[in-house]
Amino acid sequence: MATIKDVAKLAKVSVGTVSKVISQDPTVKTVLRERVAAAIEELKYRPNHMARALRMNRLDVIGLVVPDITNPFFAQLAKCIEIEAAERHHTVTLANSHDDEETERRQLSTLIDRAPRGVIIVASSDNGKLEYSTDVPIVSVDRRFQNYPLISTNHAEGSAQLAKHLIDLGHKNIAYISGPLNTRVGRARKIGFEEYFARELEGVSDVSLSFYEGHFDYQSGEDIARRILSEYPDKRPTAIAAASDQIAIGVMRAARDLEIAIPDQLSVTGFDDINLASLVVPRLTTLRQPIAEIASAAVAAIMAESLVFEDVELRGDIVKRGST
Amino acid sequence: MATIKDVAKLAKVSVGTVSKVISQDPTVKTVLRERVAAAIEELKYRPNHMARALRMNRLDVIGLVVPDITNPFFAQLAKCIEIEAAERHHTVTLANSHDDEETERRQLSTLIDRAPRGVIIVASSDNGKLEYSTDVPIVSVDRRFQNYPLISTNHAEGSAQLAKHLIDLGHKNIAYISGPLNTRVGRARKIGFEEYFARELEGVSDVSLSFYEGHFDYQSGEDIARRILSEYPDKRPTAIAAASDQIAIGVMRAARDLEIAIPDQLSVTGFDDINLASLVVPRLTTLRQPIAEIASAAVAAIMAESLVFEDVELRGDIVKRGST
DNA sequence: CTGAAAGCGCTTACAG
DNA sequence: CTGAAAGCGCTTACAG
Repeated sequence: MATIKDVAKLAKVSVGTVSKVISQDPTVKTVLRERVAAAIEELKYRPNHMARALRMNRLDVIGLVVPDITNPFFAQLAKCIEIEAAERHHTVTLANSHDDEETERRQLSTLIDRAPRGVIIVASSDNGKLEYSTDVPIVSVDRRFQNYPLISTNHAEGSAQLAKHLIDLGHKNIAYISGPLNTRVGRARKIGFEEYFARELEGVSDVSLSFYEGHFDYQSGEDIARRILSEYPDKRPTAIAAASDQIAIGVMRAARDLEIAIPDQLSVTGFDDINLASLVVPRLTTLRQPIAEIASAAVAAIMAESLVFEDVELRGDIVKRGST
Repeated sequence: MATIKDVAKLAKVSVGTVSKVISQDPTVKTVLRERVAAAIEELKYRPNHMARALRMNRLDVIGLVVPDITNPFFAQLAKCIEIEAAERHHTVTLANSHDDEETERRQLSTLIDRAPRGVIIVASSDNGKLEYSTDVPIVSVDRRFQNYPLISTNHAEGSAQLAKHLIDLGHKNIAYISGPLNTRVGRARKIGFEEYFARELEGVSDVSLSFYEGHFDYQSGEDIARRILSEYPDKRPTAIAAASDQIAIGVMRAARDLEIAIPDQLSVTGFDDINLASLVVPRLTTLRQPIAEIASAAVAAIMAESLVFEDVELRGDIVKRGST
């Protein structure tokens, strides 16, 4: 493998000059620049990233830690981040925290030890902690890590869009299955839904609302829906809003088992717009999280040299499909 | 950040000695070892990976390139590889080729430039090429890249298991929807299926078999199944074996639209056992690819210093569920 | 068994 | 505008 020295020798310049033409330093005269470029070409020279990283104390890598890459939402996020990173000639290192605080802490340390340009993290819980201070920029996405800046969808506003949709459809008896209420996301989505009614209907209305707490997975959607739908057959809700697509898909399974037709007898909404949402029958009405924008904002935040960013909330859009 | 020099000074030894205790060199006397350990602890010293990488010309990173991390099979694979890598104190760098040869080539070069310990690649097509030679170990997984060693499921044998299952169930009229036959995987799965019949039934039987070529996605499963199921209503197949779960799920959608009951009027099988396979109604009978084993073998192959591995084929297991 | 020193391949003040 | 040189933080022959 050719080194910068070989290039310098061939181009009859110093290594400093070669380094400068590589980093596009404009003070290099055109003659030299061209000689160097030719030498690089001839030797098929490729800079050594480790040497540069050692010198600059910064690798062109973005660390990404997610609870579980197998979750379609995070996979989509990882893909978008990788694309953004590649545009800036950065590479992404992936770590899964498996929703475990201890693992998350370890993964984060491991990544930071590698002196990445920055790390993007989707927290696995609300009380993760980094064990030591660092100057590598950290931004949280979707779920806040510690007190690092957060880039996320405006969950409350998204829920409100869904609530409005259900009201516009004329539903009077609506159940909401939330995510875990000890998570910020779980709370934000629920509150947005709840407050829409408080605000728009000012309490004086014939709409009845009931709330159930679950986890963000298929199983709890199925279990809770089965309970809701079979308990009071006479005054069963005509719409169930779920705090995630996975919950919503669980709800749809329960409805199918109980032979309740969607959307005729029951409307269902989700949240996220994972791929599966449009593969299920009927296709799921949901709130699309602006993943590409989130990824883009996260990478930009890390690349900006400023270490102080504000939180950013991005607006999601409702996608109306067959389930409502 | 403390460096090895600080540790050496505090422990009153040379940096060489510190380096040796870190790398567990047994020639260091216990007294010194303990003094060094104490100093490391006190200073909260963490080795600089870049410096080490520069010196050793090898970073403790495994590169992974997949066509699309959003594909549940690859996400699962990435997760398993990450776990295996972490056990060996390695980190994984993810790249998506987006099923594009040019992007794949670029991603691979980028990864290799970073001097990883090795790279694991799921080829996006059968004719990818690496533009220059390298001494970083490369192993292909699932779909072979160039002529690098391949670790994969024994597709043909897996297909045979599925074929046997269908025969055991008494099906006499079976359709097989293959993946693209210009891919090795597509061919291997189809041939395994086909040959099971040739071998077991020796041609003398009343089983009729028909083949259709598709892509490994939902859409082609749905389209082809619709054609198969509506063309000859009188002698329509009683079983459709699909070359992937995604195809199979497309088939199930088509069947539902045509009001053909699964499994009563039609049995369906897939291949892969992605998460979705057990979330669909009815749950899909399929062949589970041994992903964890594949990941483990791939990482082991890279870590083994030997640059010559053989291909390895791992056996998958049939998972019988409600769709048959 | 331990230490002094060279060197991995870069970048960046500094001098000219 | 260009070059010579120091130094980033390690590892590893080599001498003792």
